[in-house]
Amino acid sequence: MSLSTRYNPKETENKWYEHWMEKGYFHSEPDDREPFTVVIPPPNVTGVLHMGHMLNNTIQDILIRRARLQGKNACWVPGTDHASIATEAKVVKLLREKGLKKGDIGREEFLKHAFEWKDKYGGIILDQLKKLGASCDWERTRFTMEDKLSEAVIQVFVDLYKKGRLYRGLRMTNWDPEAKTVLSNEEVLYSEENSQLYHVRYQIEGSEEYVTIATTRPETILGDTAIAVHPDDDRYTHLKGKRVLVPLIERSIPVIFDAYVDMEFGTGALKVTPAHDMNDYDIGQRHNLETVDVFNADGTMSEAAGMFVGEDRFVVRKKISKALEESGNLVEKEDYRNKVGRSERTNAIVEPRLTMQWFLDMKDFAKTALKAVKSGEVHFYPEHFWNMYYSWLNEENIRDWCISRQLWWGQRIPAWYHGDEIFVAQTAEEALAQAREKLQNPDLQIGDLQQDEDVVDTWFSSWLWPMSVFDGFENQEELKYYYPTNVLVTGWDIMFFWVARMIMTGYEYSEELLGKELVEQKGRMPFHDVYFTGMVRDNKRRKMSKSLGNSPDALTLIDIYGADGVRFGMLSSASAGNDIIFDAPFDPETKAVLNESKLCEQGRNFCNKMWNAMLLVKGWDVVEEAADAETGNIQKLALQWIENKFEETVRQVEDHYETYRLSDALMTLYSYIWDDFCSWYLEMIKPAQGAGMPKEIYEKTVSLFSRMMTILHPFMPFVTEEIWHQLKDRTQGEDCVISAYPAVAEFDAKVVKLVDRAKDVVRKVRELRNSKGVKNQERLPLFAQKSEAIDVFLNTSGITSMIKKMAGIESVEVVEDEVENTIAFISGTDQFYVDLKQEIDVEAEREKLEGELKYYEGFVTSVNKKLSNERFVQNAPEAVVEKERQKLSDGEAKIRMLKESLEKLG
RNA sequence: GGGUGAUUAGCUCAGUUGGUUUAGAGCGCAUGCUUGACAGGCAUGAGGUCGGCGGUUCGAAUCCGCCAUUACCCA
Repeated sequence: MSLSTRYNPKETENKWYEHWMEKGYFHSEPDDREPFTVVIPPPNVTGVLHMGHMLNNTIQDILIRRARLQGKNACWVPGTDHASIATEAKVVKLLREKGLKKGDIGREEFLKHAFEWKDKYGGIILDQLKKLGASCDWERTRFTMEDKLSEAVIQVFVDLYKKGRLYRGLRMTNWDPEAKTVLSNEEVLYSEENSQLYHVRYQIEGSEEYVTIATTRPETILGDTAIAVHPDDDRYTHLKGKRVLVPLIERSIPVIFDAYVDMEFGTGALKVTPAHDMNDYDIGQRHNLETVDVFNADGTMSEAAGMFVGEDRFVVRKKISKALEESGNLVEKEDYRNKVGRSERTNAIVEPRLTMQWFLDMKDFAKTALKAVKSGEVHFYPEHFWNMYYSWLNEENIRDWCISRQLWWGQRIPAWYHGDEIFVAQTAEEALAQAREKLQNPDLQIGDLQQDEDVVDTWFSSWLWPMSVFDGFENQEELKYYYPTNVLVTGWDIMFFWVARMIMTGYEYSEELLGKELVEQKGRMPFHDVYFTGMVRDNKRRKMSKSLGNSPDALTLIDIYGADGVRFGMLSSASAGNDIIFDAPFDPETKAVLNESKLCEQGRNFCNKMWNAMLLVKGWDVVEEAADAETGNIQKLALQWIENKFEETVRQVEDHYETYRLSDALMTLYSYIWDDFCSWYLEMIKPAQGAGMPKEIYEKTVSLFSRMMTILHPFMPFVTEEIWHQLKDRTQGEDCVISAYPAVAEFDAKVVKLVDRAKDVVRKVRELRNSKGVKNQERLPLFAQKSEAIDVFLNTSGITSMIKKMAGIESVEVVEDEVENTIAFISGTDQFYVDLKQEIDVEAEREKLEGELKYYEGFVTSVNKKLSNERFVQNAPEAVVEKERQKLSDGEAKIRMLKESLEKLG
């Protein structure tokens, strides 16, 4: 069967993924082996695969596949989260298209629709991950809204309430008028936007005098309950005890004095609307101001506004501006830029609103979470993310977490109300029992209690993820084995939403669930390491997102370059924590992003390179002995070299993994395979036309090739599996995905150096050939200046033959003196002359030699400067000084050789 | 306004506690190759006073300070 010279990912990827699945390689059950556990950052059910997912999941897959190859019990738990707001918004929209309204169909019916929607679309992203090659244990796929995980959420809610860490309170919250729910601080995104600053005058009661204030939100004037000025502001001291009239509605409100006011801003007078501004609310609290809420939940004006009732806040802004103008109270209107907060999910402008919500007291949790990282029990990669983490969790900045959401899609808050009494319990029955006892009323019925209408924030379920995916709150059988997980791979943008909070629950519950003895032995942390990935950005450094349309389509990229190619492309530019500028080009005319990538192309080409190397090896006829001794010697030398170099590479790759330098690990393998193995090793051992390959060399080459595939497998799983099988017949179940990962071993650095030295001679000859236009086919005589070292070097078995073969040399001769009409070159500290079989351009040669001489003279001068410095010789480590001495003598030797050559040129 | 990172070749990035011959890779570029695996290839090469200024040190791309540019986080 003849194979194509092009590697075809489409033919292999599905085949191998199915094979792996059939064999159940990705499934994990607790056993005697050391576990290696990773839980996926659950993507949104509403999501489709994007570049961020690709990066993040490729990294997880690399870590998990390597662990599997190392013989650990690798378990990667996949799943999705229910994404309250985003999903509810989608479902509401879908229903609207069907002519249905959420409010009309009721909670239960709505949830039925939502689950239907989730069943239909919620798994798309997981299927896409399979295309990428993700080796998740799909039998373990979890969903944050499934029954068991929801039970855990309720259990934790009840527990925290009992512990006194949850409370309900009336607070200023971020309100999303579109989703009609409260948002946590983290769900509000602030950005500078163009707006206008309205200067409005308020008449002082009982006088013709006015006070002018500046506001960006004139519609809130209707909710003003005071005007505030700074106590030290001389301009306003005369207003003490005075009142002013709110324009249009003529409400009389007091002038108050509060140091919060910025005297420099505007006129130094501030309108106070406690119901609609966080700071105003605080001022209101201090001065016992009335709170007038002029908005409805959907952002329209409420009855309390007294004007424009039922009209949208932004329509009203325009109308009120006009009304103010007409009444002569609009002093000025200027263009202005200010920070506007928008809902992360709906993009609606967030309205500060006073609402009754559930909060989690974060003080102790934050301390625990800080300690976990500070103590090193949880390790961040890269470490500098500690700063960001600290700034959020430290005592001054930490805020209580608002966990209730005015939605239906989520776990309903297990709190039942009877008048002012609150009963928190796992079930309605338990709540009823509590109520009967507390109220001393045995006749009380469930119907007499009112369950909280709200659900908890989605993150209130995901913070349990590392425990709940193993059903840890129900029984601890699996948790005992898999907890703590090894590493969490996630973007730094959800460090607060998720990472910190998982650490909190990890420390809060691991001991309760697993017992003191076990956690003291294994640790309380949910994961040992956190690998923060960067954001994937476009070439203008904008975060890639669907809304910007600047992200190439992930699946299309896989289609074009193959999953391995894309994995290579993603990773080769991804050092830990740094953002990735993904090089997808834009169409200059349409400005649309193109599904192209040079980096992925490089990955695809790499697959092709390996594929062709495999074809070459497979194509050799295997014979007992090499055709001639010279060839045999080169092959033995080459094999020794490449095997030792392999061990060196394994060592380097291992070091890179230790510190999560995955792209370095990949590049190390890339250059080993492409440069060392393909460009040098295969060329060195390649038999002459028609000659066969000795059995020993052949088998060792295939064995090495196989090991290369294993060590590369975590990065590029499909092509490595395919080549692994193409290389030789394998027994049933002998697959690359579960082969033995090369262990770090000793290697002979001398052999590696020896061949590297010969390679340098070859390269120098090639360079001369190239610059003088000598054809490759032309076989040239080479001479080496006699020295003890050169004799040893050239007499080493295989070296001379290798130089001859690789550089197109017909003979190598050791000489005492320079040979006429040759060009000299230096390799290391050895002098060579090559006969290019052409007249030498003496002038050009002299120029070149003089250039080199100048370089080495400069070099020697700088080394000399160091060595003649007493303090250097005294203070620097002996090894460093010794190295400098070596540099000096090498440099001097080169200068000598160059000078001799110049003299001979005449 | 407070903080964190980045600034190294035309582009995208490495450079692992300061010392591996006065800086590496990939892409791009240039020159030459219809080389019995591969043009998605081979060989060779040209590109950098490591953002600027000052400091610490025997020695700085690497540590410190200031400045500039840029991205992000928090208000």
